[in-house]
Amino acid sequence: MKYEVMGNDIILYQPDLILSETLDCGQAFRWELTGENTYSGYCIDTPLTISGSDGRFVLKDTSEEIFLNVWVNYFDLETDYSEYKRIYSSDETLLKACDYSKGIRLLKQDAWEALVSYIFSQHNNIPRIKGIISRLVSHYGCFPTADVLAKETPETLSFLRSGFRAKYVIDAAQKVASGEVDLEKCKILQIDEARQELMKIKGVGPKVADCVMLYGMHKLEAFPVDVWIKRAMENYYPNGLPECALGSQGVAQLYIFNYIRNLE
DNA sequence: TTCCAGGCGTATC
DNA sequence: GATACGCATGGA
Repeated sequence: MKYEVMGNDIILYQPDLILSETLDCGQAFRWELTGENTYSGYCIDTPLTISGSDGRFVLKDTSEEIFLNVWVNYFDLETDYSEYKRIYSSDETLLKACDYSKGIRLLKQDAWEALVSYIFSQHNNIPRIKGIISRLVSHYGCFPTADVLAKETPETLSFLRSGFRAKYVIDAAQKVASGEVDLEKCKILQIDEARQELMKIKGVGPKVADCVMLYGMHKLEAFPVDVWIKRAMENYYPNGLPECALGSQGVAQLYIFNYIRNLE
């Protein structure tokens, strides 16, 4: 990882990153395009404006400490994504998908934030998911903790206009706040056990559970199957994923998802 | 207007 | 265990 401090900014050199592909591909819902090659957003409550292209990026008004403690992890900067692309190149479809989106990285989001976000994602579209989360954060002035949301009711959350999903988020908050569902434990558990634990929450099924494990816990074996991936599997991989994707299905899923979603 | 959206709970068989 | 169906809301 190569970077330098320049005043209040961090200059990051990262060949395997394209901001639009990584921040606007449906894995995170808190980033907005605020200028040319510029995105502003949050990791929980830490704000950032990042801009750049062609391997050189500026992280505005941050510190080296925050960069090292938050953003290196969030952007998974210690991982060499060219290695994933090299491994996947033995499969024809994955090769095309990686070639189509050379700058995708798997973000390491907060588990609780991912849980809330993906509960809101069900039977919903990305602009609306972003709107709901934006109203959530601006209402509380921060991303609300499980303790805070556990005290709400569907009526008090009506300002979110999140429809039937409000009661699911409240159930998630109550179970996390009480310890009935332990997100920290899920991070350590084997994937099948963690999935069972997460699915104790109303409104969390296999798809949302796998999204939480992939995007919020960086479990690379997680493989969220939505309508797009289901279609891709039927078309390209009727006999299952190729050998080269085993062990990092979640990363492969990102490339495939972005590829097929933009084909039509 | 009608259709659909990164699913899931519930009822029914 | 498999298979329909409803669900709140808003954008296209």
